[in-house]
Amino acid sequence: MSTEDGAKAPIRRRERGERRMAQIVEAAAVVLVERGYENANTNLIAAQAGISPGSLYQFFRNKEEIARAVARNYAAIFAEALDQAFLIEIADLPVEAMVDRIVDTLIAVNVAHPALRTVFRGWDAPPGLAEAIRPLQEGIIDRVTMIVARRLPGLAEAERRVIATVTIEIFRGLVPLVLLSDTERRPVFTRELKRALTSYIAAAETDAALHVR
Amino acid sequence: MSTEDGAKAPIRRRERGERRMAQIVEAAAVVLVERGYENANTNLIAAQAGISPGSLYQFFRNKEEIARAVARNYAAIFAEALDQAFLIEIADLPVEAMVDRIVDTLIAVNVAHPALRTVFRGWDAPPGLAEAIRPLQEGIIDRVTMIVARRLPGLAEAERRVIATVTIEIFRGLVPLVLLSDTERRPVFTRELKRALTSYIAAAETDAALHVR
DNA sequence: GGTTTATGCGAGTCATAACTCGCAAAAGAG
DNA sequence: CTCTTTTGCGAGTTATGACTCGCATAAACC
Repeated sequence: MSTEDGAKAPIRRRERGERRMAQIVEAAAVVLVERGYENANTNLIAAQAGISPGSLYQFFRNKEEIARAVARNYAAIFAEALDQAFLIEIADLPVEAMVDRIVDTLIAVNVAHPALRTVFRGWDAPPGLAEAIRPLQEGIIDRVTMIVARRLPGLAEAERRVIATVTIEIFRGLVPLVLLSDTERRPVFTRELKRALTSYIAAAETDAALHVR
Repeated sequence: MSTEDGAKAPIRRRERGERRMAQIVEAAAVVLVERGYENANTNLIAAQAGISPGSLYQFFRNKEEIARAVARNYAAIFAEALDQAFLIEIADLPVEAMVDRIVDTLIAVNVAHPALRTVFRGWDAPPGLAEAIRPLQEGIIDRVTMIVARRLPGLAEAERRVIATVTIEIFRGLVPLVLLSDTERRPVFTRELKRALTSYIAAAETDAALHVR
């Protein structure tokens, strides 16, 4: 809401400006990712974008708003990847195949956009920013919960969410291992990531089947 | 080494001083954990310790050295917990019992010292500090690798380390879930944490048994 | 007691970095 | 070709916060 339009002057002509904003966001992402929010300074961002420090403030009210734009940008990229990974019919595949497809898709985005990880993890949060990410995370939990629901109809909703949450956290915990490893180790860790997810889900499913009987 | 004795003036009388240093470290931990390194200021640390800003520098050369002392302090606490959790004979227990004991011990320390998590995870690293933690992490990998070796003698060393690393990362990924949940959900997440570890280790073991034949 | 050394203070210094301001150039709109 | 509005600049302002300095007190050692 506060980011879409200024208070007094609605700023009309936006054609070149939009491009500049994109250019700034891109530059800011580079600087923010490699230095973190607190250690990144606006002069550096301006330099990276090839413009003057003053020009930054033509488009963004302050440093935090720049960071928010970066986060929003990557949130969009990631959301698209999620749409691709979580098609509904995927829940009907056997566990191995399902895990395979989802993991491959999500790893691919992270490889294509290395900044993704840093933006959503190791970032010292400009106070209101962590909460701007929250809805995205909730969305992921919802999707996974729906898949769990489809596979284990007998389970209580609360239990489903627990299983979904744990699955996601296993993934998030192991992703850095995959991304930070060199090209020869990467397939090994990817395989182990899949094994971890598969075995956990399988265990949860057999356990649930036993209890419901 | 550099922290034990100053360069020129070896500072003799240490009785009251040692207590002050401990007091400062304790105060610094509080401030650093709740604000992060960059957002914590030395005046606040001094205030929290109930002393003057100038007095900080009687004992520590700069802000980073204070942070290092905090990290060293918690590293010691954690190392002790590791000694307790990883007794050698634990490798001979069945998987469930082993996971049970290790997880319970480690969760207990983290509950007793909530700052532990923050110090080792969500912390914007004063540049040289991340590497000061590294040896501790290597130590953990070594211990787990040894257990894996005991349980799966037929496996190559490289494979063992991979399995150990993944196991640890699963743990680290799920610990926040346990620690940040309220008292009623905590046992649920603890159970799931154990399930995740148990199923992964079991899967790795059966898989290894098949391949080695 | 007298001397020395660690401890304690807090106002002041200094560097850093977010942000402003006045002014110039360029891009529509008429 | 004017007039308006957006874009662009970069030196200057200002707040913040790490760290110093000169000076007081308290504890050891003689």
